[in-house]
Amino acid sequence: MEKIKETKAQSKRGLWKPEEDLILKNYVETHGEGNWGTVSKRSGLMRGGKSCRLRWKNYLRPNIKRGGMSQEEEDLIIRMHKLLGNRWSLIAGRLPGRTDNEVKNYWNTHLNKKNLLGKRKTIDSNKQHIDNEDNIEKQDRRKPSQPHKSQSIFSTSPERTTDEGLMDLDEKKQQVKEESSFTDGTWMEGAVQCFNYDYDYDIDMIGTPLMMMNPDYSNFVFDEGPFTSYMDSFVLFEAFGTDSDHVGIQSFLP
DNA sequence: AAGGACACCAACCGCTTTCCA
DNA sequence: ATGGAAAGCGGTTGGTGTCCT
Repeated sequence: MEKIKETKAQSKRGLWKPEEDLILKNYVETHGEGNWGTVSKRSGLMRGGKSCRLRWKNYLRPNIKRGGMSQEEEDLIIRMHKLLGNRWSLIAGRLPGRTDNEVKNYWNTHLNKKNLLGKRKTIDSNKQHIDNEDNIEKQDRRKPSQPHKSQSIFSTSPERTTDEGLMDLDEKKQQVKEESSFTDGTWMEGAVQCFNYDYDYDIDMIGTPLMMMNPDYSNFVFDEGPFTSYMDSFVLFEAFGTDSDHVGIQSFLP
């Protein structure tokens, strides 16, 4: 414990200076990545290993892309997030040159507010909804040249009725399809393309079960699904069962 | 011009997972 | 099988710049 305190106290914190970047870059290029704990000692940087690792990973690594996200990247993030939730490293893995930290920040600052704005109102979230709207308005005043490019993705969800349980399956499928459509009218296409996977999906195979796993949330996530850990190497997943109350997902590994 | 409010984003924190002796 | 170190990850914080009043 004392050792930890000592190390923390000795570690320099805050923004990295260009000369520190240079030292770290030279060190890693000479000695390779890894053993970050020893990097600070050997390189002379008074930084913690974690800090060095993060700095390298997020900024100094070759092929890191800096600057604003393109429209394509933004769309991909939205689609991937719809599919994976806050799995930033997985999402970033599909955006060459982008880091999980960057994707996360971009989501939280640019995309999440649009998402919240589009969420349907509930009794408790009413105030939040209004607050978000207010924030967007303020942002618009500040940056009138930046339109909300993807806002329509999240603003099309209809109010969900309380007698939803009585809806027949076809009706439910249609609603699911409408709620999860992207701006271009495709459904899950982006997610499928993300995995370089050309598959003739249909709503029965993928959409309905997924949405039913979390029927109250149009921006669905994979909650604790055992298959999610295979997403990155994912080749095929398939729903089995047609009973709306007992559907599941089965994953197939390569 | 000055100060407050806000957005952005780099960096940090703490927990979890993986690796290895 | 186990424990410690390293790495990975997502959430959060805090500094800085910009805009508004």
